[in-house]
Amino acid sequence: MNRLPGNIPDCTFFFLAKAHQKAHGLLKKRLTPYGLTNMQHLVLEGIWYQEGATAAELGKLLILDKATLSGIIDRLDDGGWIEKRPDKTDKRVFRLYPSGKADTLKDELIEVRKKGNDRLLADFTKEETIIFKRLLRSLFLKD
Amino acid sequence: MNRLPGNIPDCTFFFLAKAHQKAHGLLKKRLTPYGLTNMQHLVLEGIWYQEGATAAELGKLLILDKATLSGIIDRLDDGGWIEKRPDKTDKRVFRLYPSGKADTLKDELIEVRKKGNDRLLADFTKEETIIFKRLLRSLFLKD
DNA sequence: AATTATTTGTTCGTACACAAAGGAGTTTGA
DNA sequence: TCAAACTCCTTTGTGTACGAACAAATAATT
Repeated sequence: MNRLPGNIPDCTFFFLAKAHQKAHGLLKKRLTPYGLTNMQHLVLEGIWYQEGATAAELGKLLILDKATLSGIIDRLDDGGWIEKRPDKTDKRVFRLYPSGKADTLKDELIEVRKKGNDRLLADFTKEETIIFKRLLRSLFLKD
Repeated sequence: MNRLPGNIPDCTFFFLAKAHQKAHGLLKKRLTPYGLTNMQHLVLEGIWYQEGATAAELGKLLILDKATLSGIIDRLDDGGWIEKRPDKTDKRVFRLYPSGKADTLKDELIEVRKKGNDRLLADFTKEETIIFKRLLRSLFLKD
């Protein structure tokens, strides 16, 4: 019988997908109790970071497709995490604000992500962590 | 105005998600002409690697949920890339084989992935590439 | 042999991801 | 000023992901 992942060809697409899968699962476990998905949490942090942002601005900030964002924002709204307020001047646009419920949990939710990060990288040395982040950044920021 | 991704907090979940997003897009562009998705290509390579594998075996090899795999295998079958043959002894199981069409394109399709890999890592030095892969592996193989 | 437990693959429900197309609103430019 | 061009957001369609529940088949226990 084959030792399983050891046999996988040396493919960065695969490694990246699986590392992401693992990280996603780790954070998911910690966010489920709050009734938030990973993406919802990310967008919520984006809104905390830029209160009153439009969907288009968030899309640029978080590198998210607007079609994807549309649904996430809907569900954040349905869950009572955010408020959509129409823009004063531009009728196409609404601006996004965290709800009271969101602000109450803000510090806790951000802490969950930070602790998750630490756990994810727990087996890396400081140097490895720094290199890893640098390489990931340069990958997705390219072009 | 904010410089966009520069403002993102130092979050490995985010970096990993975006690096994966980028890599996925890069490979997707190269596979679309063949009518294959990234996942379909991955599973097809898994089948080449282990002809006659069952869905459960592929799931272990590729670290894929069986529910996810079910749909991918269906579409590979619909597209004429693979054959599902019933197992001789176990009536629950079918075994997966590449089709003639798949074998005809095998070398070319594997080459597409390899070239994609090279392109993805084109800006990394040899040392960076090695470290990067090692860190990704140790991340998803943990536990 | 009969009961129980496990395994295999499917289906369902929810949530991304993104291409493509569409509707409404705003800006531009002749 | 008025139509073309552009922007913002939504909708639709396809394809992952994965937990949960299931039916069918097989294995393990008693």
